[in-house]
Amino acid sequence: MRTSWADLAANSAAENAAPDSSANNVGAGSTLAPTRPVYVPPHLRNRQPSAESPAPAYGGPSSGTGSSSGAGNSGSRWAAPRNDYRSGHGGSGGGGGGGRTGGWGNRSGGWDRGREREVNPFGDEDNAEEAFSELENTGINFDAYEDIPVETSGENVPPPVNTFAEIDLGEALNQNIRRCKYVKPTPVQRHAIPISLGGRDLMACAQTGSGKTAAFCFPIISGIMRGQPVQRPPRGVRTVYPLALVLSPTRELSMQIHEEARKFSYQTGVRVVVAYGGAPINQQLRDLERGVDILVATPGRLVDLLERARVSLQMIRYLALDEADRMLDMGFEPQIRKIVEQMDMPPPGVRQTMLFSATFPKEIQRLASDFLSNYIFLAVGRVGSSTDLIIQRVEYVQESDKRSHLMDLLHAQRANGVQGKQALTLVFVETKKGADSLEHWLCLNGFPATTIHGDRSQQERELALRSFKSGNTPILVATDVAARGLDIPHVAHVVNFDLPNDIDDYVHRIGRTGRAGKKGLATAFFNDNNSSLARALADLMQEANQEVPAWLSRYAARSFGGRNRRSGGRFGSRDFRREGSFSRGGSDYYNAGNSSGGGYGGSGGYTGGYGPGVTSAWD
DNA sequence: AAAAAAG
Repeated sequence: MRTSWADLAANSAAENAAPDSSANNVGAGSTLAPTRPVYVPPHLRNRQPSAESPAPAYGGPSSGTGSSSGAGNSGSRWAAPRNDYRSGHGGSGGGGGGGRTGGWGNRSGGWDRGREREVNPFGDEDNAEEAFSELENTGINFDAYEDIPVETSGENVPPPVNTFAEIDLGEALNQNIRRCKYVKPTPVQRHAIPISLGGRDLMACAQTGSGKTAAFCFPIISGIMRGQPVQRPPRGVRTVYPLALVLSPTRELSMQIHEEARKFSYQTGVRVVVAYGGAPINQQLRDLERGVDILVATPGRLVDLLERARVSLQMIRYLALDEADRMLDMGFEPQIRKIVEQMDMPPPGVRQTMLFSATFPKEIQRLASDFLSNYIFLAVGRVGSSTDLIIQRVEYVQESDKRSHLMDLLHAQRANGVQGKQALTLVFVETKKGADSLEHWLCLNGFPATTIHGDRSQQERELALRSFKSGNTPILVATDVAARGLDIPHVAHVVNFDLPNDIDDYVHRIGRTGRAGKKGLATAFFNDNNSSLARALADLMQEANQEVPAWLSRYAARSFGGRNRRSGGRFGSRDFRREGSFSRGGSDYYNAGNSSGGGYGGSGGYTGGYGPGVTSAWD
């Protein structure tokens, strides 16, 4: 065992010494010098390496299940032809930077040393987390998944699957699915996974909490495992060539995705590395050097790594954008375009691209279509009903009364709380300064609070989140940095102390509660400053079968709508490609009569109702 | 206008 790995290391060093120009000589299938490193496909990396037949032995007989859990004994099924992400490879427009596609076929630099130290991601949970996860995995209402409305559009949409078993993900991945206690796929998984496995690009609208992380991770991991080994051009000694890139808009969300992806890829040999700002780059560089198949990153740090030439996107086969609408809004778009279009990433059609978000305004869809090729649009309603799970309230509160009003809520909540403990309450404010000052004031008044926002150090941010999750500090005051994607179990109450200007942000914020099948409460403080949101808010609540205060309806009637008209619909915005050709204006193609465009509500919707919001335990 | 993301 050791000898082979020692060889790999030695060969790797040899490769590093090779002149750059050698890249031109390693066409697909050409024989390489015997001293070059042997590529070990990810799914074989946990086995005892055998001296012969390094690469193509997919799912070979269970010769080496030497390490604990049988990675890859699914036998001949793995010999099936993979879904080739670039069928026209030789002449297909060249990968990214141009001209360097020569070596895509075979073998690679081996960076497989050190893999034996893989930490069991299922073993190192927080204790608090563990206690909860028991509860977590019981009360799932699977029946609620049966009639989730789903809409797909695009050419030749692969049919959905009903079980994980009928998807050929491979034994190692299946085992991780069991470890995660996933029993059956969520709706977004049922649809998205076959689409991705079929090699298709995807734009998916699905609520966080609907299992979308797994929906894009499973096909990526599986695809990397079954994929042909690739040649990593020896461009620079320390440059790494990930095969998949997952981008997310906040550091904490990247961390969360990384943690999940690590679980899914445990003992598959597929390596996941995370890179984000605010943390020392050195550890991240070391992680990268140990090898990376899937890179999870925030845009800023990734650009840094690209500019230092520590990462190349040349070999990217899979690109996933989480919270894609956020990634493409005004603040982020240039950075994303730089990464996706101006570095060395293969173009659409060569790589496979997946975009996920709970909200997808059609202007953003238009931007996003630049990144996609012949994609499938998927809209999945939420599980169950927000009527059941998230109760939304709006209260008219003057600016000057907000603090005392919040205090009243917190007092009442504490009185009702179990064992006198304060239920987890997430308070959203507009500004970072406002967050600090509200936190300070809450603490002064006997409510243990902490805060998370972009002016805090990364260490402080992570501490705040942990402290909140553990219940140590049951009140978290946050800016929109915490609005999206974060899975914080057991948030009982989301308070919109300051309402956002954009209804989509409201949707994301309240989605932090009512998760994992638990009930949630969302309270908003509304006053004249928020009048531009009145219409959208009233519509949204109406569609979710929430009680809309009469005063809010009056505001809504008076308001001029503005940018918040929600023309595109809410959850699972409609595919903008169809909108153009069929129905313009407000009336919608999928659902005549739901003219306010909402997918949010209970009655309209694609196949009889965009199941109003709910969540699964699987995110 | 604010927030996020590089240092």
